[in-house]
Amino acid sequence: MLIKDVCNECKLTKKAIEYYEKQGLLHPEISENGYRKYNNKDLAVLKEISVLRKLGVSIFEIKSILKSSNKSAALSKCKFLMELKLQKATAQLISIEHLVNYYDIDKEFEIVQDSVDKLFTIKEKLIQAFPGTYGMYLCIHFGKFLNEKIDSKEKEDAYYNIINFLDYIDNFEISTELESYMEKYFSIMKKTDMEDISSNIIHAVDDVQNFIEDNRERLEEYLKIRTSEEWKATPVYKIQQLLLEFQKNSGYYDIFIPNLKILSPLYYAYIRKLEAANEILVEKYPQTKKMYD
Amino acid sequence: MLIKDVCNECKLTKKAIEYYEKQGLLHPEISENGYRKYNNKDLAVLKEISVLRKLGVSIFEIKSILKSSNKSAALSKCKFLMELKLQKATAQLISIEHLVNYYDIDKEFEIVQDSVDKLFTIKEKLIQAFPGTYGMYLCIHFGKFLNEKIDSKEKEDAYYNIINFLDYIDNFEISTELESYMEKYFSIMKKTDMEDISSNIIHAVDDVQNFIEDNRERLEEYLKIRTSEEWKATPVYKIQQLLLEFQKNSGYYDIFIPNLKILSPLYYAYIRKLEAANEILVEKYPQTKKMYD
DNA sequence: AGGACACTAACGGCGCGTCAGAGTCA
DNA sequence: ATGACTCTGACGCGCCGTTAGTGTCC
Repeated sequence: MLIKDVCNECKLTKKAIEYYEKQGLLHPEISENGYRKYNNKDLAVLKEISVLRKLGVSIFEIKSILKSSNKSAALSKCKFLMELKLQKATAQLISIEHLVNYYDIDKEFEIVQDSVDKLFTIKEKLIQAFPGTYGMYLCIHFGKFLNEKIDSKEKEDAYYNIINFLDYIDNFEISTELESYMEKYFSIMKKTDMEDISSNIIHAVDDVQNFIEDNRERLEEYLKIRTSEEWKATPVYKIQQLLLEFQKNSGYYDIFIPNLKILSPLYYAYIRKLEAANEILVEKYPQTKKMYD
Repeated sequence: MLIKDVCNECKLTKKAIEYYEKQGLLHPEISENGYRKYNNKDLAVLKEISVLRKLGVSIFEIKSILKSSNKSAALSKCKFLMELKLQKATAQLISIEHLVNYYDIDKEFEIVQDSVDKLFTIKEKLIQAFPGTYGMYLCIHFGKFLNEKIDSKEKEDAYYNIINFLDYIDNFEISTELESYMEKYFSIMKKTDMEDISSNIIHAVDDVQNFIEDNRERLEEYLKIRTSEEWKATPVYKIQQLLLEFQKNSGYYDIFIPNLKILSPLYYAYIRKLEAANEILVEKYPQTKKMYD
């Protein structure tokens, strides 16, 4: 099939198709006269690109989706990004409404700093900075701690420390090993799965006693697996190790976490609970102690 | 004040400020050594730009807001654009959710064409094509007629005719007279005002008999004004004349309206009602006949 | 032979970010 | 003299649109 027909089929322009080819998204056969011949596979790819572009997915993301073995999960990250964008746009619209009702720039200036700018950049950079969908997980897990107002000098400093840290991380060398493990085992998780995990953790931390009692059987089963020797052969263990290493090397524990504690009192409270919860757990199940060594 | 301090004050980068100057948004004094000196007025302008940019307002729109005598009304147009963008983003997100749940490109391809692409481009182009806030008014007035599904070949043709017409209009020479009148008298209307006017018209058309009876006094008052000789000296009359001329010359009545009738059965029904309503009105108040001559 | 196709290549546009190189001030 | 600051200017990015010029098929 020649390009004109492809344009009609896929609702794309010539220029767009040329561009996608230049970006390496497809490689149509080129005849002797220089004309491109698109086969069914090319058509399917172009149709996929066409849909995804119209849904606002970037070429970069489309690349990873096309390569991915689990397209739904790969798209899930885009969905999350879109939701963020939507939230931001909603916040912007609210401010515009303020101004339409009463055009007071100085007043809105203060609001915009906090509600539009600061609240979103951390999340955006989190997603950017961490490999694969891990940034998204952090975003979900730390979500509510990142919505607090920055109402003191210390918090502002903490904010900028985190921003700088994330910019730094973004250029950080990730071991290709971690990256490939991520792609292989982490990318099959959708956003909803992550939310479940996160809320389970928070729920467990919130009330360890009850959690232990309610889930005694499953917990003991889980601990048996986690402390077994076979566990160390699983890819999940491997990922955990690699992630731990990455976080230690990157300054996650030295910069990100301490500053998040300052930025968010809510997070500080959560961490204290987490530590207390951990103590109780270790007391009941001493074997958990060396789990994180 | 030198640039560094201005950056801190207004939360802008040097490059951004340079860019705004190059775009002609401000003209700071330049000292002998070539350094720029920003005064309070420059600061205020930059702060305004800073806020508006963070709210997603484009430089182009900011230009017109800065010049405008009624900033709230000027912003109202941006608000409308943002709402459109938000609606589009919402529609996109819904489609992404479909795909995350079940990745079927062919199925989504059809949906995307209608719900994301076609539904919004007409409105976007309407706003673009017509001068000032008039496009926005048309958008509001024709709003619900532009949300219908394109489910036949004829409608699709009508759709493309309208799109082409709007692209053509966009490059159409507008008399500077109309433009300046628009800026002066139409720009003070906010979106909510337009909505009121539009819904009043639709309501009146929907049930002329009752409308005439309910508003007899106001109507007769209005008709007295509209048919008086003094009326022809008012700027509103002038605008109406210029707009009418513009619409006649541009093909509004020859292309846009007929195709809209095809595209939207709802609009067709509305027009028939409008004609009937007009007949009744003319019957009761013969003087209205020459009102639109 | 004419018109509808195809190709390549260069430049534009938004809103700046990112160097590079050179001058200025305290 | 040093460092913090200023200037100008060129290039880059994402995603193509827009000419412009040339070649190919029917």
